[in-house]
Amino acid sequence: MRRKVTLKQIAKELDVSISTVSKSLRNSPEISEDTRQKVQAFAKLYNYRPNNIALSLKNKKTKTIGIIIPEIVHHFFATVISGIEQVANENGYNVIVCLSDESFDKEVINMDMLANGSIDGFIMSLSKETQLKKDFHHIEEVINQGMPVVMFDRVTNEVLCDKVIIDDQLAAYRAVEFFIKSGFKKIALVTTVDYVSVGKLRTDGYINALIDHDMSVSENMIVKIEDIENCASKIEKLLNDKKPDAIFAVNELFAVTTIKLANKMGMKVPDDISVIGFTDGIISQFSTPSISTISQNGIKMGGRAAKMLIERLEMDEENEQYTTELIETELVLRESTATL
Amino acid sequence: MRRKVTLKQIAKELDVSISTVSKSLRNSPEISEDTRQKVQAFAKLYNYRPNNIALSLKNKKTKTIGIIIPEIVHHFFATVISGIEQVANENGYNVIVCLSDESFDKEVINMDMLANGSIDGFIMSLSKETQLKKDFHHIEEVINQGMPVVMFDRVTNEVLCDKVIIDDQLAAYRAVEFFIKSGFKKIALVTTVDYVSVGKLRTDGYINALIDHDMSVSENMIVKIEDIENCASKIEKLLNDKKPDAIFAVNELFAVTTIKLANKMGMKVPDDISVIGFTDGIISQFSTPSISTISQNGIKMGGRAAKMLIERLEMDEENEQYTTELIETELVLRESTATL
DNA sequence: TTTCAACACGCAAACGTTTTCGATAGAGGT
DNA sequence: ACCTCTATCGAAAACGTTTGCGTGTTGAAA
Repeated sequence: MRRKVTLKQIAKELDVSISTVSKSLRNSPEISEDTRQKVQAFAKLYNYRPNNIALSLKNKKTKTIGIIIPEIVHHFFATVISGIEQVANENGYNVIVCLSDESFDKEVINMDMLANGSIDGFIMSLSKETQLKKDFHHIEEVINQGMPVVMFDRVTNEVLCDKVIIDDQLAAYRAVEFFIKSGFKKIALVTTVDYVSVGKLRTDGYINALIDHDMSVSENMIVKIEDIENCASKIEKLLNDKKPDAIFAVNELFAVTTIKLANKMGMKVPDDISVIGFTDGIISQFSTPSISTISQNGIKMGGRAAKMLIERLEMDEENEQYTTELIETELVLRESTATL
Repeated sequence: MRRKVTLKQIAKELDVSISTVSKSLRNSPEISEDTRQKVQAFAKLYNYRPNNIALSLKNKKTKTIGIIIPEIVHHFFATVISGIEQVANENGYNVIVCLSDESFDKEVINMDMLANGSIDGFIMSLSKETQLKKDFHHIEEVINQGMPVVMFDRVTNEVLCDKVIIDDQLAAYRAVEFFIKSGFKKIALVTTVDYVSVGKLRTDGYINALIDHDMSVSENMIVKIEDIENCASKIEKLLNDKKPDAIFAVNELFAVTTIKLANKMGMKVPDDISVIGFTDGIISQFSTPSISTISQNGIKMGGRAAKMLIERLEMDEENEQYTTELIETELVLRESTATL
């Protein structure tokens, strides 16, 4: 087993100083052609590679981005990571991923772990618990220490930093407006509890669309789901009692669950009831019927977040000007929506 | 902005030496109660945390695991990462994720990037291109440098290291056996091209099950798919020409695609044709009908891989004894299989 | 022969830790 | 007064780099 070779070992072997070796490898004109050749040949032979940790310590830069997200077994978050990774790689950065599991404590612990020099900056999406507690001290702490943070999707106004989001409210508005213009009259909403920021925004979009088109908003047409595991009764009640002709669901899990329940109750999608979901994931594409949905491009979102972070990292002057970028969404029509 | 405080700064501020500060914080009995208190109070006030990079350099350990997988927007790989992350975290390790995008070159580049001190060991699954080229020099290189590697799922016999896999062949055998015992006579296979190791193994399982039960194996009942984008014609031909009553697909994408095509051709699943897939992902759970499948527990797989790697890392003696762990699979029956 | 520039290279600091090995001083004993 | 021991602390090395600056050698010009 041949352990990794260091400058010191090369220096000893060639009977020159460490600095001579280093300069030779970096093609410094200070070193004679002869020695340079010799050192480079030797280094190549022994497959010398500078130690990254030593470089990080010296340069005070790790060329590593920390990602903190609630979960990874989730199509949207996976695409975001993919987008981040791609841009990061193009710029010579690595990504280190931590999962909060929707837990505030784990989010704090993970940020603490990474904030001690392991990374140059964060890209993160808030856990549900953090959004519920509205406690952002851990985030402000790292920002105060001069470590840039970019938040995406689940963000908060209470901390100043770069953000990249979609216009959740507008996207929901457009979906509901599509229903209205298609002639649907009884449009229901399946959404999350209000403390989930994106859920709230999408709910607002639903409500505004109805109001703007002079349609009544009824609490009975809105189902707020806390726990996906046992939400069936609530949705069944909605379908039974209110007989909606269209349903807007704020994520694809809610959408597919609603469709399955409707099927079970003998309603046909889209013949009896139309459905639009949110997030263009695997489920929407492959379920039967395939689900019309608002597509939020996770790859693009991750890419933008990475770009913003890297630009801030490689900027020389500190810039207190934070921006929030909007990623366009698109209404993708599939089989779950009928045209009346 | 308050930058991170170092031992040196604390030492200067308190007018003691760096070593005194370090020892105080680690509660060394060498230091008087007085000074210890003073230093600890100061450190707490300024929220001192040891710099991870410096520790890594000194200890020659980064407490970081490198993961290299073909893609992340993929339910199975995402669950594996999740499993790794969990075990890693419990043991104080971080994970840094690189994607090969099924490309040999990217796999090599990524391993090179991480092998220079950034991580303590690898957990990886081979890219398709690597499996095709059968070139594993990059992997053997890092192993030779004393960096442990654990391979999962897509492995190769050509490199000696710890591995964690499922018994692909046996699992496929069991699925096909289930079809046979249920009374199906015309059992078809939708699989990958042979160079994908797991695809080949599952194909073997299919063939062996048929042979062992005295059923004929026909090339015409086997469709090998190279590119998922344009595989429709091949599958349609199979359905049309051979009229199978049962289909075993080696992944869930093939399974759902087959079901969709069957539906389009007027066949009902499971009434006219039964389907079993592989990998218990989102698609299998949420498509209509839900798909019977062989469940391979990614969380458990990732967890085991992480456990193997960490144990090897924290072992003092070097051990040349490599093991291959098998993760149990399970046949999950859902709506896509009929009982005759 | 003296002087001086150019060339080629080494020294040492710095990044932030931990840890080994002294060093100093005071207390206590003879 | 001298020795020893203990308590408390500091100096320095080490991890692997990079880089500014100092230094020695050489050859040529004066």
